[in-house]
Amino acid sequence: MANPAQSPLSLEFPDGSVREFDSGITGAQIAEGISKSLAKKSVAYVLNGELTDLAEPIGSSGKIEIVTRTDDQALELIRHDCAHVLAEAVQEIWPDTKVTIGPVIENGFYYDFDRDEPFTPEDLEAIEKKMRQIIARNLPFEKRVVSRDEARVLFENMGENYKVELLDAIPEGEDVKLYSQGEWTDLCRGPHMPSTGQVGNAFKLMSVAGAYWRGDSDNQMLSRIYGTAWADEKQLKQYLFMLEEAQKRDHRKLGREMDLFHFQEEGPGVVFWHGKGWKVFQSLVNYMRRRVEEHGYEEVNAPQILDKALWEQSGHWGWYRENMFTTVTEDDRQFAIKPMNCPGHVQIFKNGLRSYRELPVRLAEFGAVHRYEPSGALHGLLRVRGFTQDDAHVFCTEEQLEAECLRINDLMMSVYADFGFEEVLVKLATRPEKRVGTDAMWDHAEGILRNVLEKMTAESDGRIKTGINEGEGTFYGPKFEYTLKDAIGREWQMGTTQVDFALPERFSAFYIDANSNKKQPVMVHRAICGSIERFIGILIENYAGHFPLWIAPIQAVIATITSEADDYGEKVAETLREAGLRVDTDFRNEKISYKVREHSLAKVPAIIAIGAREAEQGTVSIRRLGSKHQTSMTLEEAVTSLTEEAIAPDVRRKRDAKAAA
RNA sequence: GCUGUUGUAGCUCAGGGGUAGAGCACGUCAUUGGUAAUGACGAGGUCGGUGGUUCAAUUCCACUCAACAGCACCA
Repeated sequence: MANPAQSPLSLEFPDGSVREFDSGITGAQIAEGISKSLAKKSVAYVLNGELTDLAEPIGSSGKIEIVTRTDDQALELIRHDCAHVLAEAVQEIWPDTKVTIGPVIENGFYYDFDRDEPFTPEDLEAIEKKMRQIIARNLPFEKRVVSRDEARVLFENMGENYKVELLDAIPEGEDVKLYSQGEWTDLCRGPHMPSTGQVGNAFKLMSVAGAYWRGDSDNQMLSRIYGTAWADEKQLKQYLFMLEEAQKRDHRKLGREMDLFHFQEEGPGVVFWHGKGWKVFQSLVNYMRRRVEEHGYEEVNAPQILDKALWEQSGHWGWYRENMFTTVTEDDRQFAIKPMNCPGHVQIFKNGLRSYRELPVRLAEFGAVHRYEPSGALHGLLRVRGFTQDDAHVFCTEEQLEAECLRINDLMMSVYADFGFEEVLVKLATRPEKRVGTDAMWDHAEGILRNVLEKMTAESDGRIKTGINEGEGTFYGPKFEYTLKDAIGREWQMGTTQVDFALPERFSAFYIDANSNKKQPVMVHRAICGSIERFIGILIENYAGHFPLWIAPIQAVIATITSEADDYGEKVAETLREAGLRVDTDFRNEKISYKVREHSLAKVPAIIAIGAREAEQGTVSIRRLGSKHQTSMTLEEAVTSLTEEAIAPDVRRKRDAKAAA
């Protein structure tokens, strides 16, 4: 870039046309050359996939695209520029505040400041006002490439010690770039739009929060301001509306309204399941129990409390002691309440001699585990201290490993589909810093998973997208993390598959191979729901409380219109119960509209209203949740359609397969 | 765990140095009403906990517990 070569540039445009330009020409000049209107709208260009300042000379030949403010790619620039404007606004109001970093994040941006006083909501309003002023000034973003020393002197003089630290972290050989908007200058990698005016007004400061400098809890805590920014008002409104929708789905709120569960002070992070919530829980466990059985697992149950020695042997004591609930008995023996099921399952595997003929051994458990999670991490059902894992451990030979991983993947994808999650992101999490085992072992295990990931993606018909989570594996092995998208586009991490060569070794687990030699099995840890509690929380949010019939705690309420219909109402309820449906009756002396309202708010899937007319004709009037209308049918028809709908998806699948055969 | 905010009836919230108030929910009575709130009356709270200041604390202060948002953590 520093060398304005004389050779002409050959640039290919999105429409496929190729044109020659003199070197040294900038993106802005190219846009100008195409049309005045394009020049006006353009905010940056993309050269060979790299987003670049409009004012930057084109560095090489290749594919070029002029980015206008309304392009998706410009959103990142709007947000990044908005972060700069935010920082300038804050320093204009409070000049003593030090700036640190302000990156773009999903839906917006944030900026971390060092300031003695925390920001208040009123401060946010003042800052936002100032930001709109700065945007109205519409001053150009000007880039300067400077020497390290020059930048260092500049920031030291400004007292911006965080910027000096960031400067020192820029790798040798990389340009040090400064961006200024008027008087205000920041160390920044860029790119930016031509001027602050292009940020527009479709932004909003959302919240203030503490955040550690460089994300390290050993460092000082800074004040972070979060904002959201969009290309136009409409998008902003849409986003704010989505947030409101998400709030309405909050499982903590719905859990209370639907009378599913509660929490109270004496038990931080442990759930009080009410009758209805426990019904959902049981439906889910029963479903998983059937699925696991059909996939060749054996359900077991390992003790809640085990001697510390076992946890030392597994390595958990070393890594996670602070997060374990422990107890010391009268005779000074130390025990731990299990935070995991794996050591228990290894003991079951090890009990007695195992032959290679038995492998793979697949042990499943709905294991209640307890972890002393940091108080700040607790969040409704999504992060608790006592929960039930749909856990399983597969002990197999190395030759069987790949097939077992693929088999697990099949089960996972099928389970997720049964709950309506079609799109799945599978990330491979690789070796973390805190780990056991040799590098060779890790190379081996990661290699196998990479291979498996490729295969299952290929076989998924596009349902599986993949990614890598560097350094996020467990201490005993790499893992897959299954992430699902819910009904309103939020992502949740759910299942995981972990390959483990370390624990079998630590516990000296072995089997007898075909040559009568002792051999160490490989162990695969896997959970599909992850935690039943968490899974239910996610289901509540995903369905917004509108559970499908097969999992709804109360499937129908029989509500009589007048007391004359009570006898018939009782008969209807009996009939439906005999057909296996979970039915409540509401014969209270209340108006039907009152009953409809109440059961609708409680998210009962079907309200069956019964009056004199129905009693006389032997019919029922069904109003489905979410509908404003009702359908009249005979009692027999109602039984048939409701029981059919209430069949769990796996049971229906089996029945249909049988019928087809 | 860290930063910040919050804690008043079952729920949503108002109030404020002189021991509390609304709506909904709850109970009783009347009402038998055809698909999202029938009416009247009534009951319900040592204002998260502990300690301090004060003649007096739910209100002010300190500590503590819990929740919320974010960060850090998540075997």
